[in-house]
Amino acid sequence: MTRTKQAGVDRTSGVALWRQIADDIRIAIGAGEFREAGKLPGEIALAERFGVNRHTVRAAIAALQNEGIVKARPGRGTEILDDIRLKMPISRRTRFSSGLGGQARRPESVYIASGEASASEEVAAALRIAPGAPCVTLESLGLADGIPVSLAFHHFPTVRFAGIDEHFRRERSVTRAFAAMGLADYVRVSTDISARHADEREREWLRLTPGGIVLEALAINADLDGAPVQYSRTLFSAGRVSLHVGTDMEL
Amino acid sequence: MTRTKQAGVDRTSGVALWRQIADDIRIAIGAGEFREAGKLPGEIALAERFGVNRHTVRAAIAALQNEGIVKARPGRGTEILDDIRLKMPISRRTRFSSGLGGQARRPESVYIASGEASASEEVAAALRIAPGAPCVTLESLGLADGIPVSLAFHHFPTVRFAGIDEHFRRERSVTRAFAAMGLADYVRVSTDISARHADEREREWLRLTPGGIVLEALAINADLDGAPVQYSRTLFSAGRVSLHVGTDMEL
DNA sequence: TTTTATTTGTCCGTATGTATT
DNA sequence: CAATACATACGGACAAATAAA
Repeated sequence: MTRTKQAGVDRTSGVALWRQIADDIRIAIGAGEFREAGKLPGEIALAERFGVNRHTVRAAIAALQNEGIVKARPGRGTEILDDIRLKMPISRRTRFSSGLGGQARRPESVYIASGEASASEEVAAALRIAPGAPCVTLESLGLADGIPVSLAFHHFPTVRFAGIDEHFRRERSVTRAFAAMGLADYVRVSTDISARHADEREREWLRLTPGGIVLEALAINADLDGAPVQYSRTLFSAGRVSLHVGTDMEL
Repeated sequence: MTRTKQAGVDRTSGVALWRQIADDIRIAIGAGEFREAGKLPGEIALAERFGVNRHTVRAAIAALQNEGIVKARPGRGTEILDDIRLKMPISRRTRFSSGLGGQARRPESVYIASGEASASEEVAAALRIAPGAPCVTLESLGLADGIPVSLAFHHFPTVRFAGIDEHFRRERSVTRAFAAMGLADYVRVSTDISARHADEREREWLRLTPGGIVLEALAINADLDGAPVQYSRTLFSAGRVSLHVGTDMEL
């Protein structure tokens, strides 16, 4: 029998067949293809669909099981577990904790590290300070129900917010750290969104598998006079978060 | 010599080493790591950095060359080509062509297919019509300078926009198709953004390699009375596009 | 111009992992 | 649990192109 090309599997792409198939099935689940049945087709049916051997499909399903997306049991098939993708609002009043609050989950910010640095060109332009001017850096991990969903790198101008990292450590919230320093309110000025593969460090913190995807959001927050107070680079775990941009931008 | 773990390459992940290294280098380029030199370190230096053989690094560089990110030449090293990531604005007045217009590129929309369908739950909720009600579907490809950057699936309520696909074929623009049907203006109501691996069909149209990433934007447009006129699912090639959300939402 | 060092490109062979039959 | 085919990864050797001495 001659081999015919099937369902988009590619043997010379540097990605193992079982991983390509795992990715495909993950997408199909996300598209709701098996929602009615609540479970995947049998291994033999999947093997035919992708034009591969049943062993290869088993490797793919094992990977999905490892990610917590499906659960296979002998005699019962491969059950699709509930999707738990969070919707993170992006608006003038974007805040991490309140953004996830409505979704009946326990949001939490955890301190990772902080320090002092000279502003790079990028940071300086965003904060409207001179390149090389001092800024406070703060790294934090966002969790929902104990599951990591975001990894954030914040920058604040030192001249105005020296010691804000200590406030964050106590308050576990950027909003409350600002409040403790006398800034009662602030607004989101702009957000730049892109997507890419996570690097190793990001995969570790966000508990992603190799090939895992992050949504990268570059955000500028300003006080009510329009002066930039914060520049952040936040990496969201793409499998667990979507970003929602509403254009009715009031409160 | 015993092998030590290096720079985050994982030999049991189903992703070939050369592809992991290509992803790493792509990220490093994006982070500006080699901006000063304008080129990558030599193959031997990279091989040491990742703890692999020189040939493996060569395979990674070949992949990046194929993507148009770098160009290697004997005796000269591996030059990093200019970044060409487009910035797609998301605002109340989001339109494909004008959004890319400011970036000195030739934007173009190409008709792929169209038809008539019954509204799914998702489409019906977005367009505020009854589930199962008829809607016009339209699929189009967005290009910038001939390079595919987006693949879009549009839905319009048939009751109001029957035949809009024919207008799109002539006008090659949703905005102009709306205008031709008497709708002079419309605004973006909401946009939901997520990221995932592209499936095979998407990879073909957007000319992506396996493992390629798309930004998926679910968008609702409405007329000035607030009645939904269009629901779109647009897949942006994540390597070529970032989405920019400004919160100064007027014009 | 010639020489030399550096860097990429190509070839060989071998071992291991992946996928099928 | 084989036998087979192919992709991946390694190691070494040498050729070709380039830049600098």
